[in-house]
Amino acid sequence: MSGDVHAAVAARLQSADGRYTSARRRLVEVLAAAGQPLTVGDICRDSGLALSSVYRNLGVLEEAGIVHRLAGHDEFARFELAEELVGHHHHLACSSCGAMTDVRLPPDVEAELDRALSRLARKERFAIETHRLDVVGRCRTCASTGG
Amino acid sequence: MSGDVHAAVAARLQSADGRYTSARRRLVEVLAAAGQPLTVGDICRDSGLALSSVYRNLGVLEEAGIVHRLAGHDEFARFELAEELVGHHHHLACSSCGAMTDVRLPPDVEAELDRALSRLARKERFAIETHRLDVVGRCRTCASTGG
DNA sequence: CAACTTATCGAGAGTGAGTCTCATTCTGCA
DNA sequence: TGCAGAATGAGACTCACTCTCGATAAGTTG
Repeated sequence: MSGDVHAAVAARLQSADGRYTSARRRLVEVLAAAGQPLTVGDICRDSGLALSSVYRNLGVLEEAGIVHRLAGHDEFARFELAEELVGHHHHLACSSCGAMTDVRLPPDVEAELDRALSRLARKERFAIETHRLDVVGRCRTCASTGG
Repeated sequence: MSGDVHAAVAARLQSADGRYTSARRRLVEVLAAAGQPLTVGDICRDSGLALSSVYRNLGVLEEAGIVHRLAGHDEFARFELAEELVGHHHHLACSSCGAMTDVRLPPDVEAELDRALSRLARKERFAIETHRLDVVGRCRTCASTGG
């Protein structure tokens, strides 16, 4: 993976008064290698870290704006690198197995959506931070196996 | 509230082999009156039903496609009437207090979004069922109080 | 209406994802 | 090398949510 991400993470952690320890580096590597949101179970397995360390460090990284927690379609929370690091994107969320895949909208559609949401928010006096767009359905695997 | 919703719910429940009992009717009334997704705590308080009954009947109603469970920004699941009953809409989700408010996109924006998502999904061989769009930010109250 | 059948109700026990504790280990510094 | 403060991880704990099961209500049949 690119060293840029590690540098950016180190900088963010430093300004958040945290160390870029080997455990945290491992988490970032696992998340970056996956390229899609992972459950804590996935992260534990891939990183070899203790459950409590995974949760604690994901919390630290989330606090520092490095990872992002998202509620999927199943009972498990999923984690991914923040959009500041990997760019704005959305997800295909399988309603059968819960898997999530990153996707990006064409820039013109994204721009029009942004404009429409800004108008809505202004009317409701709502201070937009970001938006989440999930496409819910059945992933390639589940659709073909009927799982 | 409109009797149409009750009739539609009764029909759906019947074809799902369930009764439209007073407890279930109360749940539908509470959800319809709220006009926004509610937590189980809210629903318990407003309906006066036992916790276990609320969960069980929300499960029955969800199975029958009458209510929809959604994972919010906080630790609580939230429930609302299905879009078939109240129409397609999205949410303003407060990242501070977790509250959610219903909003609707202009039809032309919604249509363009649909087209873009269909194209994406076709490319990924993903079978779209619906999409979820949440606008994340701070609600009027939290923005003004700094809560 | 009584007896029977089947579904629903709800108090309380149980489950498990996620959090917290704390003794140990690591890191940075002088 | 010694010290101070932070990080680690095994395990206890929390609590939203689910399950169990005896009690109760709603149909149904004669």
